[in-house]
Amino acid sequence: MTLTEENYLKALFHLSLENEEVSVLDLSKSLNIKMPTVNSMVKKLSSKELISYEKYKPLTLTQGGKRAAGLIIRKHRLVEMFLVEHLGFGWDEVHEIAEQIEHIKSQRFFDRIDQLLDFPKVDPHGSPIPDINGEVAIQNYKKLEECHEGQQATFMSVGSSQDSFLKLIDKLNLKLGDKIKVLEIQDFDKTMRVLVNNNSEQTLSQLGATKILVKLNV
Amino acid sequence: MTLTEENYLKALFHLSLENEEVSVLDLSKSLNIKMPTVNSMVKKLSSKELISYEKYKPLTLTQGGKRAAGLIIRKHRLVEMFLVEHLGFGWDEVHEIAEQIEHIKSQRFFDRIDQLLDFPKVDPHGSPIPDINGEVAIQNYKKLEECHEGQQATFMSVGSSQDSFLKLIDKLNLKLGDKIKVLEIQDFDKTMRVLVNNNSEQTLSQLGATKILVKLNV
DNA sequence: AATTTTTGTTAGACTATTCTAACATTATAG
DNA sequence: CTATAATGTTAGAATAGTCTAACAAAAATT
Ligand SMILES: [Mn+2]
Ligand SMILES: [Mn+2]
Ligand SMILES: [Mn+2]
Ligand SMILES: [Mn+2]
Repeated sequence: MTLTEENYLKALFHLSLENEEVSVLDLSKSLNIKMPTVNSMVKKLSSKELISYEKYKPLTLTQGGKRAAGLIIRKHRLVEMFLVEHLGFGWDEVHEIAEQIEHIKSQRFFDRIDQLLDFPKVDPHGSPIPDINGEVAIQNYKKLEECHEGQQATFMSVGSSQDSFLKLIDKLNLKLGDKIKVLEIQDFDKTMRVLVNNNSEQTLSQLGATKILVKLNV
Repeated sequence: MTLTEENYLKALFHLSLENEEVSVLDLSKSLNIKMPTVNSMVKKLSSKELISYEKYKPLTLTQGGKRAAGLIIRKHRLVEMFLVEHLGFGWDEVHEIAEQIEHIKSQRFFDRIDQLLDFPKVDPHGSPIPDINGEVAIQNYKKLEECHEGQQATFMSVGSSQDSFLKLIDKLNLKLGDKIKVLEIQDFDKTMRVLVNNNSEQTLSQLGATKILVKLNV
């Protein structure tokens, strides 16, 4: 499989998680590639039985396509983790590099990284690292936005890897695993005042709170 | 610059070190790409002022081409070193992976690896790592083959990265930095009996001794 | 139900990299 | 110094991946 094909599969995989149905237009937008190009690549991947394609119908990955995509995402996330843990990169700097290294052809290379990291289950953004069969564990975290005043939760994952969002989280001194207690929610604009790890008070916009994924503490 | 262009420059660089003059045929053989293809790529790189090209004349790198090639080789060798030192690869396993990773677009990535390795000067095969300007230090080591009976030398570099050769060196338990004393050279076939680090005796064929590069001990 | 908008497809073209076949030049060997 | 061999070049075609322009189908609006 070529780097290009791999990127199409990965994009379709991600879109399929976010949306009920995925169109050629969706894929086109997500890859920043014009529709006719996507159309022909989809046909090609369909002929390789990685994508199920019927004219004018939504796109889906075949079993094989899902597995292939999962394995690429596995490599991507292992690399991101490695870049943060061993090369000292910030979590806002690793995506672009991982986007390239995920295409390296060497099973062994990724196995070693996995081993060096002691077989991590999540990447630096809290996203699950698919297993050796490309299988992705389903996380069902809650958006912090959905929490009520007084509730306590643990910060498990980010809902966006946008640079500006990650940098904001850094600035608020929030880290995965932190305990977040909702102190107050403004009626007017849903702005949240929260207590982090029982010691630092922070304010979050509603949009920000949407992208902070948490597990409620019992 | 594309991966393909980078590989052409690198190949020409290496050939230029080994031979007085480099022909289109040499480059073609070394890249395993047919001559007409090489011919057109050479023209393209010439138009980018990376290669000096005149019809029917030997090929040379321009100043810029040399620098570009040096920088790619720098990345290649840093990666090889990293793979050996931090991911536990054998020196016979790293070339293929480095061949891919050398094309990753991220200055910072290679800077971090350089730092993590504490700015190494040589790769796992004893070859010099070009500096940040692509400048390669010239090593002038002697072939062990040229040493006389009784001489002592230090194993500095290998003259071949062929898998079978590297594996042989491993089997003989020879490592870069080892002290080698020439005990005896057979008149008949130039086979060498040597003493390694004053404790293990080994036998080397003439061909083998040609590929072991050493610095004479005074 | 007819019209408009959105989405999808086809056709044709372009660049990058590669190839084979044919021809040209240079080098080598009588 | 010619004939042959080796090397180099040109021409033309193929594949992968991309694009624009034009047309077609499906969905959304009157
Ligand atoms: Mn990422
Ligand atoms: Mn990618
Ligand atoms: Mn190498
Ligand atoms: Mn390479």
